[in-house]
Amino acid sequence: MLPVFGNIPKYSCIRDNFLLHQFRCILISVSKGDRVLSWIDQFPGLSRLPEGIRTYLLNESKIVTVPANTVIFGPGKSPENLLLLLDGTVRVQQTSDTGREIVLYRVHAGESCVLTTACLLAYEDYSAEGIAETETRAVAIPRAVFDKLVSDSIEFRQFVFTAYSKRITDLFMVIEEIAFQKLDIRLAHKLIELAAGAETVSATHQKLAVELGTAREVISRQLQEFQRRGWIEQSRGTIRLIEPAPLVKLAQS
Amino acid sequence: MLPVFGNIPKYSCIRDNFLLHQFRCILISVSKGDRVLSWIDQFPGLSRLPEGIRTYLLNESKIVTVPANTVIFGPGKSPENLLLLLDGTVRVQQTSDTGREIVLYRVHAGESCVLTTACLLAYEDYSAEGIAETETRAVAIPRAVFDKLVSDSIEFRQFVFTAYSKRITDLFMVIEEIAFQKLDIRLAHKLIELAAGAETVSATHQKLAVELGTAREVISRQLQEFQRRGWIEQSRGTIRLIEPAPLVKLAQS
DNA sequence: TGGGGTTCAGTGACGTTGTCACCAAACATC
DNA sequence: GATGTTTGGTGACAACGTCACTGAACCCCA
Repeated sequence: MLPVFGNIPKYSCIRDNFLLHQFRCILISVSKGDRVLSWIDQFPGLSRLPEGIRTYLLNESKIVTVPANTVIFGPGKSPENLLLLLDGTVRVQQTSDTGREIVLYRVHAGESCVLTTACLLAYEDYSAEGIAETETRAVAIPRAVFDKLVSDSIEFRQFVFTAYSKRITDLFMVIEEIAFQKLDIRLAHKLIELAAGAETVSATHQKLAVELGTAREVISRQLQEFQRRGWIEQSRGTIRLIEPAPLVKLAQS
Repeated sequence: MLPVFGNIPKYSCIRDNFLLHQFRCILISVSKGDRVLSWIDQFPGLSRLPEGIRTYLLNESKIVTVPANTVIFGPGKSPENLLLLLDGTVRVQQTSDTGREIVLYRVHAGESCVLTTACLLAYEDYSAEGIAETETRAVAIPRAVFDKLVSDSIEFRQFVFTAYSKRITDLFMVIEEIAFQKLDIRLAHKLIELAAGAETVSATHQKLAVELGTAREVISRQLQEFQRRGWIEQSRGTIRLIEPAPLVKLAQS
């Protein structure tokens, strides 16, 4: 957590039952050469901002923290700020009329919720919603500041459009996967991804179903098949990958 | 077609076997009040550009025409220009490794291929490709001009981000449809859309399958069911909607 | 004008995925 | 330990995807 001096103003918040603490961003006096170190250095795309822009951005943005499971934006809750994540992850997902859900993409630390800027500068409502998966710390850039930065800095424009590019590519991949990939491959892929090198994955079958936009029963059946082959072991809420190799192989095919 | 004076320079082109005719954009001397009429007025989002920006845009952009079935951009063929469509439509679709295809969205006259700007300013390759469905006339805005316009004009920024918003919303809808909607509903919807008020749809079963990201046989079976119910009549390459009402009802459910 | 190639559509069998109704085990709470 | 909730298991069936194959409609050109 960055050091904060003085009183911490509390604002009303994203969802009525959550408190969003907003801190005015404060420069930390750690010099690196002739430059001040700040959160900006956590974003490679922003590191080359000229000094004036850099200062403007630092002065006009705030650092916010939200608790886990906060709905950051969603239908009827269009975001007022562009968020750059410092810690935590945001899950962006969509819910259908019938109640089924699918995860579209995740925003990790060092990335931006840039797709929201589209509706931030335009007026359309998102049908998707963004949820903080863990306690999340982020830089909030107000609409007007974002607009000015896009106007004034070619580096910032590059940053924004590069982020767009990545997200849109992600969406294309999601479409390709749900339309064309077989479920066993997608599930193997997701297990490897969620394990992130570790041996166990903490997730219920229902959660995995939402990740892949399918039904719980389908996940249960497929995991039983993996178990029957001796690749995984299951217990309530967790899956142990005891033979990752064939899973990896399946995920790549 | 806009009047063009002098010689028409021919450039090398988008695909080696197609010629892309590029015309320097020429102001048409039709005054409307104290303002010059031009293609800009076909784009509501651009109509409020200030005079200087307007002139810059007119001078620095070109009007291009491409024949039907031209691949405008695709894997390994990143676009050098932002295209604003004056006539025709561009189909953006994606092909999987296994050869199956799906239509992601269409760009119509009066709209822009704005998602390409993401990779235009960034460096990533699109896995999707854009194909002119009919002979297509468009305004081409070079990368550098696009960047300058985004920098200089808040109206242009609004235009760009609004277009982004629409496209991304489209993508979300595509994801929701493939993941959650039943095929009969999607097919009914697509038939109504392609008919556009007319009685007949000219499309092979294969084309419809690509529209919905499914297999031809599935379309054939479903159309047979519609036919059995007396809603449509089929002949090679065309479908007659003889009872649109129940199709519309199905599409809305 | 009629052969020959190509495109388009129809069919049946089968595997995979989605849906529904229901049950049982594991866990949380008091 | 009784109770309610969450999580996972099961079987039947419907919907969709895949494959191999067939025949009809169309095009072209000698």
